[in-house]
Amino acid sequence: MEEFKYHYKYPHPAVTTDCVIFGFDGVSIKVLLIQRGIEPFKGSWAFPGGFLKMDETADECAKRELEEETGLKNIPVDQFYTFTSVDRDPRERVITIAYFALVRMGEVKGGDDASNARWFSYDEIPSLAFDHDRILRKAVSALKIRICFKPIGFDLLPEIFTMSELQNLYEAILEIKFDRRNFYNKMMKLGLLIEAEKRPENTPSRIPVKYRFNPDKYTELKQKGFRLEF
Amino acid sequence: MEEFKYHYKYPHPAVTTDCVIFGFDGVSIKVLLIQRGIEPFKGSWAFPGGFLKMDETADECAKRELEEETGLKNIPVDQFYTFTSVDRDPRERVITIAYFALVRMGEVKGGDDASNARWFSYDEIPSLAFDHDRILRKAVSALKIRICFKPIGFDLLPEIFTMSELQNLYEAILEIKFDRRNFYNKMMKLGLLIEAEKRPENTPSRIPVKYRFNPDKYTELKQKGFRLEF
DNA sequence: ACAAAAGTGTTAGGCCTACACCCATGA
DNA sequence: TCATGGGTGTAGGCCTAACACTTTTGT
Repeated sequence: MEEFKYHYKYPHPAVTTDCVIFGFDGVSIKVLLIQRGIEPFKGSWAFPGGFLKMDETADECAKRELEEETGLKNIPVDQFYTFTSVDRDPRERVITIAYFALVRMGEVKGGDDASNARWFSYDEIPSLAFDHDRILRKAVSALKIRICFKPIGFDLLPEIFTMSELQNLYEAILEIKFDRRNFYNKMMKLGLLIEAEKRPENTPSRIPVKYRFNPDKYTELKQKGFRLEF
Repeated sequence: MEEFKYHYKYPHPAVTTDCVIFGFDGVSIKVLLIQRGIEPFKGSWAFPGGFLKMDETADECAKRELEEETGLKNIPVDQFYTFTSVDRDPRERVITIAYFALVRMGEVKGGDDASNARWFSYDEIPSLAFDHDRILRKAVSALKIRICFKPIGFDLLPEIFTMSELQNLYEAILEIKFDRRNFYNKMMKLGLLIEAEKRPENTPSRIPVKYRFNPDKYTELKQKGFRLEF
């Protein structure tokens, strides 16, 4: 009994954070999962996450767990929902504060603690531990809402990208198709994109224009928000 | 020590829910606060809320506390954020899952347990207990987002209302002014409103037209969502 | 008389959508 | 040579925003 050294007058649930990490490979959206090494659900895939410490906020916890389990540092995380079903963990009552994060896939080094981390696209995702299927569904819809209010390309795309890649990103997230020309016009109107390289005089038209984000404008719009209609 | 009969291997925070209740009196948005009868912050105003029980979800907890402290039954509640600052409660580590709810002010009977519940408009709100100021600010911004995606009048207005009241509601929530004629056109285009009463032949133009919501359309739009640009 | 509330319609500009052709390349 | 990817512009419709006058009533 010595082991159970934290005592309370009323029962307390355990509290965890979990973080749904989205990436983009130029074609489709990916989610980073960790294969669990311990019970419960040993061997199942799950989101990185873990127990809240008494001296850290949930944001700090989410970032710490993210780094510990995937090696990703300094990634901004967005809280989107807290899951509280009574039986979501077989060990004891656990509620989890769920976050999502957007990362450039290149930034995940395969080498870390996270030899057991892997990117999955939506249609490959296995059955997940706990209620993580439900968490994923809610994360996906939070991401859809988010994309309509704030630019997200900078967080998911490489520094230099083509208009097609940007369009693929939006199409992958929102699961709808756009007219190529209209998408181009809409994006250019935002004033967010800069042509990344002078194209040589006789660049063949087959080679796409490369863009980068205007960082000032990007930051401004990210703070102020905008409204994209789709 | 017998009193502290819940034992855990690792420390657990306490978990509460709090509920920001919005109302509307035809002119401005109001928030329902409870005057605390016990320490800490005894005498201060705060949102209704309380500790999560081990056999209930956070949604159930929020509704239960809402009923216990204000008498409001069967009010849908919307989770919008979980607050986890380390020192937000002086007693012990407490995290709170925050909700908001929309109610018709008439439905709050003054008589209940809640003789110490009172409506405040934004500019009357006193300094609140805990970090409830911060919770309020976030609730207000969650409400602003919500109003752009789902109709909310039905939850806040009496059954029968005038176009001015509806406009006042939107203006109060979004804190901006609309052109009366444009607002009218926009609302009528949604197909959500029904004229509530046949106006007699010679109704003087000074008496406003009364509307009610088309409940089918209202439910449809609430589920499907829409996009209102302001 | 005057202020305040309510009813009502038009116009111009901007945004969205739909849509087609040309060029270059790789198969 | 054919399919594919990429660059580019326009016309119509819809929505938005700006805007004024009349009626009635309460003070």
